[in-house]
Amino acid sequence: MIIRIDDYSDVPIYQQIRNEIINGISSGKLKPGEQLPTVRALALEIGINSMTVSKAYQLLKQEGYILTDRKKGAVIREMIKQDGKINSANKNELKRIISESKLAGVSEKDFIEEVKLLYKEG
Amino acid sequence: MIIRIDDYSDVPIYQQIRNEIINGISSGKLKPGEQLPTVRALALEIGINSMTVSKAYQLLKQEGYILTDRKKGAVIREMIKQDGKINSANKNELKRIISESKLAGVSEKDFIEEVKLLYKEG
Amino acid sequence: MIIRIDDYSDVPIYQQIRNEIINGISSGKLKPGEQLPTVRALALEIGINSMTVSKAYQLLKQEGYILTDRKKGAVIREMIKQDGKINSANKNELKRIISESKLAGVSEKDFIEEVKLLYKEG
Amino acid sequence: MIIRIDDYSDVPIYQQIRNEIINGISSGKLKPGEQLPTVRALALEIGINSMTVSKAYQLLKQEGYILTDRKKGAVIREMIKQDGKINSANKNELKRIISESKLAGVSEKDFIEEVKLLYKEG
DNA sequence: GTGGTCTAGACCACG
DNA sequence: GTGGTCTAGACCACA
Repeated sequence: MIIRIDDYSDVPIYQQIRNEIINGISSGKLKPGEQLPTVRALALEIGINSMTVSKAYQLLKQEGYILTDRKKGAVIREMIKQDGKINSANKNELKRIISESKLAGVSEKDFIEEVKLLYKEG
Repeated sequence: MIIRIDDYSDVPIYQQIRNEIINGISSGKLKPGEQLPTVRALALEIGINSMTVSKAYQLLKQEGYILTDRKKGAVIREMIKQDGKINSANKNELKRIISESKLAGVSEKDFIEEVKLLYKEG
Repeated sequence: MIIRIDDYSDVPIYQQIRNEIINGISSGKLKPGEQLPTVRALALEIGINSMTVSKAYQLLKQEGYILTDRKKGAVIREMIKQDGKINSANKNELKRIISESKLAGVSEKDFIEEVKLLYKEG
Repeated sequence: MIIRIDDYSDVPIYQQIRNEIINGISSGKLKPGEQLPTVRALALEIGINSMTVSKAYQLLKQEGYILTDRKKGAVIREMIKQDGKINSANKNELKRIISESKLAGVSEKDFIEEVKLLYKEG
């Protein structure tokens, strides 16, 4: 699993790491129980400060995606909390994206096509 | 058209204003040719500095959603540029939202229902 | 000679009027000695304040393009001052335009083609 | 790379900064990947408020000329978007400049010479 | 009246 | 250290 960081993105690096890992889990590239690289290893690999990786892991832990085990380090959680709902922050974002897309002339049909594609991919 | 600001959001105020206005246009609450409140009036109404409103208007202008007229102030553009595509930043966001939603146990069907709802609403 | 005004342009209206008239002279649509509409008539035609038209005429007079005659009103000057040089403000602008065009990948050849075209047109 | 500001110009300071930097890139004085001075440093150097420099940098960023890196500050973009066309605002300006130059007695040949010179210089 | 620009100073998140 | 955001108040050109 390779994590790609865009130094020039407006999204903070620790969030980018978080997003990539969530995407990895969602797409099946990272499996429940699987170990994540250590903070230090990942920091070295990406070439960033380990504080930043640590921040990403803490966020993922707090959100319930991973567990930190004294022996194994960080591992993907077996049972991720599922309530079957789109969380409210994401719903707001989705609303914004749809508003903008509508104004850009994207049809509902095309938008749904894109959603289906992304659901398959990851 | 009421613009609501969340003081505790980490989204900058000028972005929130921008988003609300885009949402208003998309949902039909703001019609092409319609006048927006003046910079000063809106600033007073929301209780923020007028520079912040001005920043929002300039962003909207630059993005092609509104025009500024020396007499009438800011007005919604009649023809908003449409390329029929979801812009790439939004596509990335959508990808992230779908990954997170999948992990939260949201089915593709439910997600699409939500999209359809938002497409109708706004 | 029709003068078109863009209410939404960043260029002040009085400047737009000035530019249109200069363009008219340059392209031959307005001939030396020809009378311009009165301030009031033009203001009415365009649908703007006559102060604005007056400002445009004053500018044109000051720049040596027109003369104001008590009887005939404003007329295009027979002999417009010619020093055969690009004035320094325009040279600066041209420099900026060329810098931007170069970065946009416009070849020198294409740029010169455009110049030739504009020289023919107006 | 020295940035010169004309306090008496009617061109806003942030635009002057933008223009100087674009000119620097176009002429090769600023190379892709090169770091720009920090917002604060440049503000201090020119003797203006840092908000003004920030505004210039944000404009350049939005126009695709630079990127901002959290560590390195602002850097010149490696790949600047090229569509090979003179943008329409610049085309209008060019038209105006040519009209005025024609009336000032500048021959097409001389104008093109100037263009060639500017193309070489910067 | 309008928007646009600028200042001086503050606070913040990020890394 | 960096850029990003925001404020309170000022001045300006335009119409």
